[in-house]
Amino acid sequence: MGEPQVKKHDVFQAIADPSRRRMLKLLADGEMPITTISGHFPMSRTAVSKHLRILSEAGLVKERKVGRENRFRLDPEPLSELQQWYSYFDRFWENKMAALQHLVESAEAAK
Amino acid sequence: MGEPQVKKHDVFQAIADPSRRRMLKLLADGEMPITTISGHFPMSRTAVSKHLRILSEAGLVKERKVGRENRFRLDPEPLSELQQWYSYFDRFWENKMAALQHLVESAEAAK
DNA sequence: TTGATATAAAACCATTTGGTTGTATATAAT
DNA sequence: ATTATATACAACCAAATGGTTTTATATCAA
Repeated sequence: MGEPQVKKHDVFQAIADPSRRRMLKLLADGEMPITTISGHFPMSRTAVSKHLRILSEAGLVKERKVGRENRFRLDPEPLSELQQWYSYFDRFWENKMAALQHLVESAEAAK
Repeated sequence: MGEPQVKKHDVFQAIADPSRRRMLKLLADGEMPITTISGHFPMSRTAVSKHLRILSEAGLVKERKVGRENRFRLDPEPLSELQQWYSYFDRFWENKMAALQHLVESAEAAK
């Protein structure tokens, strides 16, 4: 077993920023270098790089050096922590069927 | 139609803080005044009050004056925005069945 | 009425956050 | 070899965050 992996930034804090949420959705389209990502945001490449660092520390993106590029790709796995926390409040929905209904509807809305 | 309701704090930012996440779980047990809530946290009552203000602005808690007390209760509804955002990444799980499996497991874990 | 209780509100503070610009370095293209 | 590209890194900055203490106000209890 490795180190306990103390994350400086957790997933909740990582997705608190709207720019970072947009970056994750953008990266859902596939791996891309910082310059490409940067083209989608009204801020400096350095600022984008800092956001990606935070996402990386939360385990939500992985990086890979290719030539002079640094390519990023999404790793959605840590988002399951979100799902798990959220599920604590499931009992506040009418019943299981309503919860599933809700899930399906939101899945549709996200298409 | 009323005002567009510009929220100063959104649900993502509200749950970014671990103390606020604990407060929401605590309030899942039912309505309670600030003093009671405050008893569960190693910080001043004023600090707790500020956190509750942020949760209130995000629509996650409702307050009600009863005598000299100010009682807070959970309103989980805005959490559905979380669920909706999360669902965008559903396609990264193997398939729908795996997603449901995952949902059920996390629901179990939260019991 | 005199305290005690529950809370709000204001002022203050250190640290973090989200951004900038400027400089340096490695790689690729001509 | 020279130039252009992709990025990292450091220094800086204003505003937001998460906390404190102090002061004030309303309500309940004796």
